Amino acid sequence: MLVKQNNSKNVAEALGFCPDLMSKAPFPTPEGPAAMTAPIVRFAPSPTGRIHVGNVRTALVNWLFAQGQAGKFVLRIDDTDLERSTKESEEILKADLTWLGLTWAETFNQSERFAIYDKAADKLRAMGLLYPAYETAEELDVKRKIAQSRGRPPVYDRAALSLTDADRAGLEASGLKPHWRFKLSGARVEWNDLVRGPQSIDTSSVSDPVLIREDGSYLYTLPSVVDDIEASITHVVRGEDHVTNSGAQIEIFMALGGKAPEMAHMPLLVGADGSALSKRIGSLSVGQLREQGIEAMAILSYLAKLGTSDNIEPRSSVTELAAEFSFSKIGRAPARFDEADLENLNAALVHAMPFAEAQARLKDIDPHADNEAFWLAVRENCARVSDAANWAQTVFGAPSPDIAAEDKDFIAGAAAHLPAGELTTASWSEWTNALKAATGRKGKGLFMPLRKALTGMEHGPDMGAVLALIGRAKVLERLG
RNA sequence: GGUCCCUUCGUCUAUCGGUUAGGACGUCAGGUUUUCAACCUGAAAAGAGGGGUUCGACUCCCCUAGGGACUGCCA
Repeated sequence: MLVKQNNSKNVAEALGFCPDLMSKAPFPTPEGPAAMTAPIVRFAPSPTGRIHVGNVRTALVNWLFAQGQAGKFVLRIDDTDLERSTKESEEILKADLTWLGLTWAETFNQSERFAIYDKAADKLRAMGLLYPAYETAEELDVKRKIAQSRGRPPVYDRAALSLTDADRAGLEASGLKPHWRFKLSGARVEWNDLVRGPQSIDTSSVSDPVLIREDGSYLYTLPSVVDDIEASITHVVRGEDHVTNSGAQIEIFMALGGKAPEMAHMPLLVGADGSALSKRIGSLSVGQLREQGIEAMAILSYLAKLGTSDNIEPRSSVTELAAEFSFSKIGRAPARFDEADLENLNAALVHAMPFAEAQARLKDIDPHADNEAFWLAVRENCARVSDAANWAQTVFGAPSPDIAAEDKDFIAGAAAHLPAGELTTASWSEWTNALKAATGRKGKGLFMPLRKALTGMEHGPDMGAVLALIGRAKVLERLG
């Protein structure tokens, strides 16, 4: 059941009602109102740096929800801040999302839509909901500090609201340019949050949000609402750092569009030690994880399950994760992001990874490693795919044999008992049995000198497979 | 300071007043592999503290403590 979309780029229409989206589904669903219609969600990052795990979780949850409900995932680039946004960051961001497999149905940049925001601002002005204020940043700062020191909440005092036309003319004549604030109703804004339940924000305890800067540029608040309306966004899913914003934004939605989308605010991630993840984890970018050899599905599996009632287990596809996703499984407490857990998940994924999935990277590691028998033999000794490089070196390269003095004669004589012909996975036991009969050696004393002579190491993958992979010629070489 | 949210094994969580408080990851032990890893089996491991309400509280209420978010001309 697809919903008709409002594809219009016409502002007047876009800012009006979207009756198709307002209607309820004919039947209630297990998900409740959230699933009343195919959802349209958006992920709206600012291209100011590399995407980190917190962002990825927001993107992922949006993606999973849309996917699971046969909905649509829109990628909106929030680049209204021309100073900080870069095209390069945008490209990297898209590459990261693509690598993760979080594909989008549509994408657009806010920086191309200023004319549309202008119209929305005009509409708000006409409604008397957007007013000019002339305080400088410094003055506002002082006001806030005074309020705080008196134990009062640092809420904007709305002094600008009582300015007369003459006052404003005077202010502007003196060279001041206004910034523009949205006039909050002062009432309580309520919504039923998909993860937090019933919410109520008292807009009288919040400052009227600045929508337009002194230099005429937009803060994210208004463009976000305008675009959500025009893209027919049905669900806004983001971190709980936005709950207070949502109170104000819902009023803007009502002023411009008549109705706000469903809201879902997820608890934020914290570090492994329980502290805010700001700096340390914030610096944990997808790029870094990827370079460390962490699989996209490890990141996705971990972030999709962390903080939910599902067990944290690897999944092999986003589709699987989407099928298991539900807002009702998400807890309300901040969850700890532990890199060690992510690495464990990654190892589990690698241990069971089919050859086809690893093949491309194996090729880059070593041309010989592009070999299914090799991968199957070594994958369980790898925590990351790149670990296969060490084993490729061991098997196909020239490791220095490790032969203890007391084993010299044994190793020198071992070659003579090597089964004839091409070595197979069965050769190892044939060989060792023959050696046992010939030398009387057994147990560790029999196997370990051979392993060390052939691989230079005391541990590693099963020798049956390794022996066959090394091949007759090299085996003889390594035995001296 | 104010507003909002949160608190069960080390970690993620189940429990919607009556359970030996369950599972998963991790940890430890055993098995298996005559290596390591992997795998299998088993074990240890929790209701932040204090008050209520109740026949009975992890569950409901209050206080305290601790943690998180917001309180920007950031997003």
